[in-house]
Amino acid sequence: MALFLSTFVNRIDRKGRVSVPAPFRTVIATQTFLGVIAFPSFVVSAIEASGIDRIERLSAGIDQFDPFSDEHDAFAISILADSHQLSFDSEGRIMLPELLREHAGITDQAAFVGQGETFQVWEPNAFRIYQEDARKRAREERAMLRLDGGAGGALTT
Amino acid sequence: MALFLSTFVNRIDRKGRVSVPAPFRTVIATQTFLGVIAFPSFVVSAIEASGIDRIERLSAGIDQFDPFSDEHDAFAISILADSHQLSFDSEGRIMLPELLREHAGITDQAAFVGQGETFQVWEPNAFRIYQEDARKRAREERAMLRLDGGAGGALTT
DNA sequence: TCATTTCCCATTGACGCCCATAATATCCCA
DNA sequence: TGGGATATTATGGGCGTCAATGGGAAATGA
Repeated sequence: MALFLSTFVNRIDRKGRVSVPAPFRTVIATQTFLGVIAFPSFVVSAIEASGIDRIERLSAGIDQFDPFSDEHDAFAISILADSHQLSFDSEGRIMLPELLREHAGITDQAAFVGQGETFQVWEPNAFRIYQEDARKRAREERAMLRLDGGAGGALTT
Repeated sequence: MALFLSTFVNRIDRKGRVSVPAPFRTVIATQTFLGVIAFPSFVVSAIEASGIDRIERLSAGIDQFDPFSDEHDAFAISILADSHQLSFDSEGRIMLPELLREHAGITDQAAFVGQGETFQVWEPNAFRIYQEDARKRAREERAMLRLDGGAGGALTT
């Protein structure tokens, strides 16, 4: 399966539209819904995004909990209920809903950050700062990093 | 299968009608009954809802429960007995029966909350409060969530 | 008869679809 | 290999359609 890689910064026009980077669209092009599923990250000030396939698998994972259990409820409410289905227009753009832009502090530019099976959308400056910090942590902890598949640490250069 | 995703808040007019969000109607459009099946949640102050298909599966006993368990019996009886069949009018609206509105504390607005295979209908403020709590629980329990295929953690960062 | 529901039509504001343009990347062929 | 032709991408704007909402009239029924 193709991966979301690299980072692209695009502008948001006055109608609130923003182009999804063409390489990302290519990854999604094979899926059943031509657009992006997005929800606010519950850890950082960014938007989590992916194609519909990933969410369908996620939903199947949630459904493995008892339908009236605590876990089912917590995940369904905080992921599925917060997800937005953003379809591409004919030029490959999406509209970021107010709520998501607010959560990420996005105003007139958006950074699309590839994360392999998913990607994130950041306010560009916030992402630079976050990335600096991530690099620093990676340097400090590089002794712990292994490449034999066990660690799965992100190799953010 | 298409999923119920996202949250939409719609107004209830003085006749008691409320529009079911268009994306939700699209999910239901393929089913045999053009409308919504709704029953009071016995866990939270909200209305549980879905298309008829889900209820048919529930009633056939091929859902999440062991068909011969007490739970199945109890759930099936209380769900089926309390279910309302709410059909769309020509504009895609439904009428929420007094009993259901009362159970959820709904007066003039209703929040339609996607949960994947099903959705809930909440009084908007009650939902906001509940959602805060659900997010907290999701953060704490996110390690438990797995994708269907058994792949690693679903939630990046 | 009165109350409630169903059908139909009107309004408005948001969104999707279409076209245009500029900048960049890619291709083709002499 | 160079340079012009072509395709693709990101971006902007106009406009028609659809969704959400409201209200009136006909149908239903207690």
